[in-house]
Formats: sequence, C-alpha cells, structure tokens
Amino acid sequence: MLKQYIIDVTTNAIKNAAKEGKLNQLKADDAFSLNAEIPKNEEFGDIAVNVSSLAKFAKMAPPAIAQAVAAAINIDDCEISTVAGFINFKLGKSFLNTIVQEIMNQKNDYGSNDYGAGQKVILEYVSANPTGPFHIGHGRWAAMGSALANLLKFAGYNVYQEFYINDAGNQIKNLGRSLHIRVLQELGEKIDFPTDEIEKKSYYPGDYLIPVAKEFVKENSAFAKTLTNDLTTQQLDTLSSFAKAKMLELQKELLNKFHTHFDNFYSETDLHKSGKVEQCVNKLNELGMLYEKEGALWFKSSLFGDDQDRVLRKTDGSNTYLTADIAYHHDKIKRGFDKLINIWGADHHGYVARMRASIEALGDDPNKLEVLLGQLVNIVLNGEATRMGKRKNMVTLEDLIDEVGVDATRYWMIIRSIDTTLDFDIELAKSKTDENPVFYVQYAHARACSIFRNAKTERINVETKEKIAPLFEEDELDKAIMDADLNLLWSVDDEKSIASARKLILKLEEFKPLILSAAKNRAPYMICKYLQELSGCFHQFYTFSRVLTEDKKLAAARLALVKSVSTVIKTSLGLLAVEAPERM
RNA sequence: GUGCCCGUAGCUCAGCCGGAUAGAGCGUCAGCCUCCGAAGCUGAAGGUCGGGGGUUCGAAUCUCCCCGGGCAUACCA
Repeated sequence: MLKQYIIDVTTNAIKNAAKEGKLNQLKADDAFSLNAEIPKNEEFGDIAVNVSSLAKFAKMAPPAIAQAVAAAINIDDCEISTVAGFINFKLGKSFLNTIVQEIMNQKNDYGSNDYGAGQKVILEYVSANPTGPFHIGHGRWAAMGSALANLLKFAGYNVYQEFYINDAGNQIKNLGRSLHIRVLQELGEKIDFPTDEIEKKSYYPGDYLIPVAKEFVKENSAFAKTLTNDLTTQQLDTLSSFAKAKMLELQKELLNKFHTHFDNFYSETDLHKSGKVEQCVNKLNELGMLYEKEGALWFKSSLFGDDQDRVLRKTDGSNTYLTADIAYHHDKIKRGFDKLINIWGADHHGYVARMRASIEALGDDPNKLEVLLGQLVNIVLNGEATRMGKRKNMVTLEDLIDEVGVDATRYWMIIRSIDTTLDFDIELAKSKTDENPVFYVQYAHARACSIFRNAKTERINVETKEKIAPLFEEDELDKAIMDADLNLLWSVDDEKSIASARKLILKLEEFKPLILSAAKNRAPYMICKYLQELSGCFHQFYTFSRVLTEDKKLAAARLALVKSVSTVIKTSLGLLAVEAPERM
C-alpha cells in the first residue's frame, strides 16, 4: 500500500538522519510511530506524514524536524515539500501508472488481503423466530451480515454463516394456537382472536397465517375436521410444526431473494434433542458454577462480570432461553471456530455480559465472542419517522423489497454505521435520480461499461450521417488496453483532465487500505462511502477527459483507467451483494 | 437509578488510534448538452462540532460533569 510505503521510506530517513546526528536527541531505535494521511487540501500533495510527534524525542521544533527528515528521504519520481511539521509527497506518474497496472493485472482480486490469516469465523445473524415474516429490522441484519461475511472473506477470514432458528419455547405454541384459529375460520366457524389485553399476547393475529391455514386444510382435511375449540397437546404440536415449517420455508425464500445465503440453519429444537443443553448444564454444575435458590437453578454469571446471576432452570422445571443459548455458543466453540461474531439488535445488549460469562465459566476465552450491536430501523414516509411495531402496522421486509427493489434496499440497509439508528426513507430509496446514492454508483458502472460498448461498435457522424468504423476491433481491444502506454494520460495539454485522472487513480489506490480498515472495524458501511467517492471521481474524470478519441493510443490508456474503475466498482458492489449493472 | 448507543451545515450522515482552512450527499441559488449515457459536471451560500470544565504545543476526536434523544434493565423468547 502506498501509505505504508511512504511511512517506510520516511522511517528509514528518520533513522539515517538520527544516526548522522541531524535530529538532535532522537536515536534511531527510539519508539516513534508515524501516520500517513491523505491531505484534505490538494495543495499539500497526495500523501502527508506528520512528524510533529517526534518533537518529544528530538527536542526540536516540528518544522526543523520535517526539514531534516525530508532532506534524508531517498525516493524516486516524487516531489517532497515541508510545511510546518508535515512532509508532503506528490507522487510522480510512475506511481500512478503502477496502480492502474496493478488493477489490470489483479482484476477481481485487487483490494483483497490476508488480514484474517485464515481464522475460522462463525458469523451468526438474523436468527429470527420462525413465527412470521421478517420485518424491516431483520432486513438490516440480513444485509449487514451478508455484506460483512463477504468483506471478511475478502480480507482473508474463513467465514461460516449461520442462522439460529429459535424454534423452541412458547412462541411456537402461540403460533400453533394462532394457526388453529385461522384453520377454524377457514372451515367457516365464527371465531376470532381474543381481545383481552393479556390473552392477546399469546397470538399472532397477522394475515400471513390465512394462506397457511388454507394450505393446511387442503393437505390435512381429515385432521382439520376433527378440530374443535379446545386443542389436545398432540393437535397443537401438529399445528405448530406445520406453521413453523411453513414460516421457515418462507423466510429462506426471502433470504435467497435478498442475496443472503447461509451455510447452515441451526435448529434450537435439535439442540435440545441432541442432549447438548443437558450436557452443558452438567458441565457447568461440575465446575461449581451453579446453585439452587427458591426452587430455581442459577448460574453464577456475576463471577465473570455480569451484574447479577441468571436463572437457567425455572421453578417449573423448564429451561430459560439463556440455557439453550449458552449450549449453542459452547457448541460453536467446540466446532472449532476461532471467532464467534454475532449481530444482535441493540435491545439485546444486556445479553452480552451473560454470554461472555458463560464462555469464560466453561473455560474458554470470552474474547472469542464478538457481538455487534445494531441500532434499530425507522421508516421514513413523507418525511416522518415511524417506529416499526412487530405486530401492529407491520411493514414486512418483503413489502419493502417489492416496493424499492433488492439493490436499493440492501444498499440503504448497509449505508449507515451499525451504531446509529437508521432512517430508511422509502421515497428516497425508490427515487431513480442523483439524490439516491445507489443509483449514482450503479450509474457510474453502467457508464463505464457503455464506453466499452461504444469503443467497439460503429457510430454515426452527426453531420455527414456517415457510418464511422469502430475505434477498436473486438479482438484487439483487450490487448490494446493491457499494452496501453499509461504515460499518455499525463502528456495531454489539459490541466483538468490530468488533475481529475490523478485524483481518480489515487482514489482507486485507497481501495486497499479501505478494505483493511472496513474489515478490522467490521464496518461494511465504509464501502458505501468509498463507492460514492470513487463514482464522483470517475464522473469528474469523464467530464474532463474524452475517452474515445481518434488518437487510439490515448484512447487505450484512458480505457485502461475506465476498466480499472469498473473493476473496483464491481468488486465493491459485489461485497455488498448489490448488482453492478452494465446498462440501466 | 444503572448500563449501552447517538447529539457535527436547513435535512440525512462521514470524520472521532488528537494535528494543516471541520467534509459528503440531499435541499437552496448561479452556470454547463450539435460529440463516449445531463441518471452527469462546475461554482456559491450555509457550522460557537449539544453545553461547561480538564489534559495537551494542539481537542469534533481523549477525560470528567451536565443537558437532550433512543434502547435495555425478566424464572419472555
């Protein structure tokens, strides 16, 4: 990476200058550290290193340090200047050409790195109850999670994506009871969901169970006719598992449609059946981590940083949700994963301490668990934010996708840092104009592709109406670009063209540190921001530089640059699992 | 009460491992199409970085105290 290269060059210069005694009290082995940055102001060059932090070692004023270090720097094809405590580097054309060449050679791999060093990561996200359609909040985790998975893979991690199905517990019984009512309705009975405030909470009154009931009656007509207002346990089980399977199927279909692909769906029910939950409780017990109080079984989570102990087995003998979750996470570690990354809604943040405690109590490193807490999603309609209720006024993820499209939905779900509540403006996301960043970026890609199409098709002269032969023949284009003399980019008599090309290429170089930093911070939103900047630089370059000129050599050089841009845009959008269209 | 997140331009947000004149998009205003997609570009106006103290040569950034907003604080899942 360029920044690192500049830091290395500067570090050497400092050491040499120190050995020659030009930096006063600073010694070559002093523990100084440098940072390279891209100046906001272009006057200050392409890359700047601030050496002010050396002042405390050298006991010299920053400007004097900068000058002494700059004098010792050994670098070709690069202008160096100093301003105050800064050393500014203005890169020569050989650096810029190399960047384009590198992208041309590495193609889809450009920007990838080995930061993750093959670590095995299990990334768990969405993990919704199979009791109904996804709501909009789930969409944020689905988009974020799948983009993060792609990003981490690109940064050298070995990523396994898992969806934990919360298919045990009361909510499944409630689902079965709700289907029961819908089935009776389907059979013509006059029955409705209870209106009592407390009783109401045990039902899912959404319309989505109506088609499920129709299907159920069709497939199990004999059974359905035996149903009365009172349910036997067995009947409830049958209804519950039918509804559960149906819901899961619908969820999987939608995830697929939303470009979100899991390696595994892990069922909580199976976890219980496997005996792993009991085993885990026994293990905790053997380790002396449990005690009984008031008829319940407690876990001493407060020994490991939780603010209080937690119940694992209730007085009625059943396990809490936490118990299964402890077993589940223990199982993840036993499956050999080095890192457990979970995406949870911010409303679960109280849960982090107890999960960490359980991992530590079972003798593992709690730092293996990394929980990304995501803030909630507001829907903005006509300029007004509305909170998404789970049951009332539910706007489902599917509704949203149908309304604004997969690409725009994904992009907008990823665009903000996970730490901030997301205002999803439906009108804005739908708009196909420049106010919508996803279209701005996709347009840049389509435009780049269109230049390539034009490069090899015949055009018509507007004045003479005569056909003009294609600039390049189909089979010569690739070679022409690969062999292009990139120096021609800088030999034109047009300052704006040169300046915009420089800016564009430096932005392309930024892709590498960007990926590294986005992966480190688990922050796919940084890719969106980068894409918008890159697209802006490209549109600017396009405005100032005609690519398809009659000078074929110059055209080839500019086409090489356009190719690099479309490669990086395509890679970036690919990480977000958003389409990079060739035409729009 | 306690814990976590947020408070930066009219709006939505970057920047926050301290560093040069605080950035982007939208919106507003003024311009640019006989030529590769104007779904684009150029320029202008717009800020006491919620408030106050502290650390530092230097704070939007670190720290403390306030003030606003959100989320949580279950033997629910």
